Order: sequence, then C-alpha cells, then structure tokens
Amino acid sequence: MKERKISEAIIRRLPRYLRHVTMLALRNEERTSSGALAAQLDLNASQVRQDFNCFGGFGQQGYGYNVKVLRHELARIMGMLSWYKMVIVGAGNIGTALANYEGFDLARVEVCAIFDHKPELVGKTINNKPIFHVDQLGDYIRENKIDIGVLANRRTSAQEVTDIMVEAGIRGIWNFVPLDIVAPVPVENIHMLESMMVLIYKIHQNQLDEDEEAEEKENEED
Amino acid sequence: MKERKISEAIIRRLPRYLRHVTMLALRNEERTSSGALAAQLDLNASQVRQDFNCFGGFGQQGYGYNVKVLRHELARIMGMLSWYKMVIVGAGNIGTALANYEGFDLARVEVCAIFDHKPELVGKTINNKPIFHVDQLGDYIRENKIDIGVLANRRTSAQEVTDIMVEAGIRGIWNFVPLDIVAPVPVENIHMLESMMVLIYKIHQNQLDEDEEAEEKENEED
DNA sequence: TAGATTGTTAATCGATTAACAATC
DNA sequence: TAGATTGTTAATCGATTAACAATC
Repeated sequence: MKERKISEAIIRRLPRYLRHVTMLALRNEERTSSGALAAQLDLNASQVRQDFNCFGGFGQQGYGYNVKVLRHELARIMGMLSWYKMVIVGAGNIGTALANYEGFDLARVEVCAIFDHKPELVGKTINNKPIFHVDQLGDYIRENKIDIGVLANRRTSAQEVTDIMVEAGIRGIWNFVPLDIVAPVPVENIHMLESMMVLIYKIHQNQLDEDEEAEEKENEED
Repeated sequence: MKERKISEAIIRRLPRYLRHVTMLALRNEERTSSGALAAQLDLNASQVRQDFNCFGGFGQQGYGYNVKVLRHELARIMGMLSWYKMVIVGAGNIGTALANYEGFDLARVEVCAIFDHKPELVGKTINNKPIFHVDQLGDYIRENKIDIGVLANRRTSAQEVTDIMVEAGIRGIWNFVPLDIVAPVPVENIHMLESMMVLIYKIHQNQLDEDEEAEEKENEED
C-alpha cells in the first residue's frame, strides 16, 4: 500500500470526497459507488476509481464502496486520525474570525493560542484562547509542539514570522497574507483577493458575452 | 482580440500576474520579461508568454513587456476597470471580518450592506455598513443593482439564500459555506476547511516519509 | 548590425476518460 | 448464475514545455 507521488489535483479532491462521504454517513447510507459519487460530485466515475486506487482500493466488485469503510479510509489517508495543534498570528479581523470559528474540530485541529504585536491585546482572550506577544511565538511553538501556524498578520512581517515559526519546528503554514511566502514546510494559501478577482473575471466575461449577443441581435434587425 | 475559451488554469494565474506586476510598478520598474516573471513567480517562461498571448500579445520582441502597459492590460482583461457592488449575507465571524476588511478596493469592490436573520442585529452597522434583515435581501439587490453576493451564513440556508440572490439578478457568488451550492452564475468557493485538510495531508505525508527514513536508518544499523 | 526576447508552432508530459476483464 | 461494479490497462485530451523564426 505505497501512497506516493499523488498529484496535487487528486490531493485537492480528497477533502471533497471526505466531506461528501461524511454526509452520506450522517444520512445512514450504507453503500455507494463510483458512479453515484461521480454524479453527486460532478466528476467522472473512472476518475473516482482512479483516485481511490492510488491508495490501494477499498471497494468490492459488484457492490461498490461501503460508506463507513470509505469514510474511515479517507480520514486515515488524509492524516485525520490524530490531532493537530495550531496557533494564529495576528488578532485582526481574520485572526479573530478564525479564533472564534467552531468548525476546526472536523479537521482535528485545536486552536491553542493567538499572537499579536500590540501590547494592549496581550493577556486578553478570544473565544477563551489566550493572546500572547509575538515575541514569545518561537518559544511557545517549541514548548507546546505546535504543528500548524496561521499567518493572519500584516504582509510586512509575514516572511519574518514564517522564519521564526520554521526555526521553532512548525510543520505547516496556513497563509492568509496576500503574498507568496517561502518555507521548507508545506504552505497552504487562502488568497481571498485572488479568488475575488477570478469571480470578477468571470462576471466580466459574462458581461462581454451578453454585450456581444445584444450587438448581434441588433445587426440582425438591420 | 478574441478572448475566449481561456482555461481555468490560466484564469487562476491572472490574479497572481496582476499582483506581481503591480508590485513591480510600485518599485518603479519600467520593463520586465517572460523569463524574469517566470523566475519570480516560479513558472515557465513559455507558459507566461502562452498565457499573455491568449489575450492578444502586448510585448515587444527584444524588449519584453512594459510594466505599466502589462499592468493595465491585465486589469482590463480581468474586468477591473469598473467597480462592483457587493453584499454580505451573515454577520457572524466571517461576515464581520469581511465587512471590516479594507483590501477590497484593490479588486474594485465596494461592500454596500450586510444581511442577517437575527432581529437584534438589524439597524446596527459594521465598519459603517448597515445591517438589514435577510428578508430584504432580494429587494435590496434589485434596487441597488448589486453585482456580488457573499455567502457567509449558516449552511442550512445557503442554497435558499443563493436562489433569492439569483432571482434578484445577482451576477456572481462568493461562497464561504462548506457546501457545493448550485447557481446559474459564476460561483467562487473559499472552502477553508478543505484547504486546511490539504495542509494536514501534506504534513502527514512528511511524517510518514520521516518515519520511513528513520526505519531504514535503523535497518542499516542492524 | 548583433543581441535579446517575443509570438507561435511543435513536442512532451500528465491528467482525464474509456474500455473491459476480473470478480463479488 | 446473471447483474453490477470494481480495479486496471489503454486511448484521449489538454496543459505545459521546448524550439525557433520573426523582429525589435
């Protein structure tokens, strides 16, 4: 059961599979199939089977996939059988929203602390999580074996904070700063403005298409 | 200058080009080249030229690309010469963070109002933006010709709210709810938990690799 | 002119889809 | 057994990369 060289495209489909199969489990569905999953997730049945078979095949000919088994296998593959400790750097809008977010349990993530550079915030809490000064970030990560660091601070200090976290042994970085940061550990970016711009691009294209249609219609009338 | 059938992969690189070229402009750099951009953005020079040439080629042999021209062309291509009006549905953690966010100007987006179902929030403001009751969402979109609707509410009502917005003529949806919503207009998803799970997958894989290395080392010692 | 770099065609690579034997 | 659906190999499609003539 060698699980190597999985393409980025496949990795990014895994959470969607897990989310969907979890829903099926909640509905008490017992079995599913590549065809059903493909229809529900707007994929191709072959693709679904190819994806699963990267990890060793946990279906049965003539039956399909058992929902409970599939769900557990997906969770195992994604490393979600153990818990991960996380710290948030930046107690601004995004940092605060993340600290208040109640959904991290689903990904087996525990928010341990928040760090900020403003002295007036130090000592306070958000959602019962303590706020420390960013000067203590490295020590805290080392002492508490923190796995994940969230960059939700200002862009000017993003790379600096990254370096501190890497030095202290962080294992992955979740980056909300609109900047490409450099690190020897996995980095996941949430680039909200880029997402927004993609949306605007598509809206704009629709507008152009409509304008063109309207023009053609006008020409017909001539 | 027909701009059609641009692949999703290219569309998703456009905001990064724009972000980088904007930075070059701020640094007062006058020219750049496909080779330089490729090195800076970790892409391939051919790819950069292919991407730009989908939109008609705005470089010059022997010279490269003028930063100002390139920046303006990218902004034009992405539809960022006009402004877009946005409403946020849901005044919870994420909705509040978005209402407070000061960076939307960059994407030419104006936050006009926030909607929530809680009566006690109606009449208040967040960052000087009024909060209305979600019952008024459709009328508000129609009357104010709102372009973009943000789903930052509870998952149970996400599809329902989507239908109301579509009915009222919304042109695009920015979805923060961990759910695949269905709409006849462009939908951009920010699925934070899925991003987190991808990060955890990669951290977990690194762990497996390390464990394996350690094992091999032990075997060597035997 | 010589050097540089584009625009564009051709080659390669990888991901998706189709097909089908294996088998529950 | 017959029907269903997997696991897996082969075919197709599309995206990335290489190559090079055009030209500034």
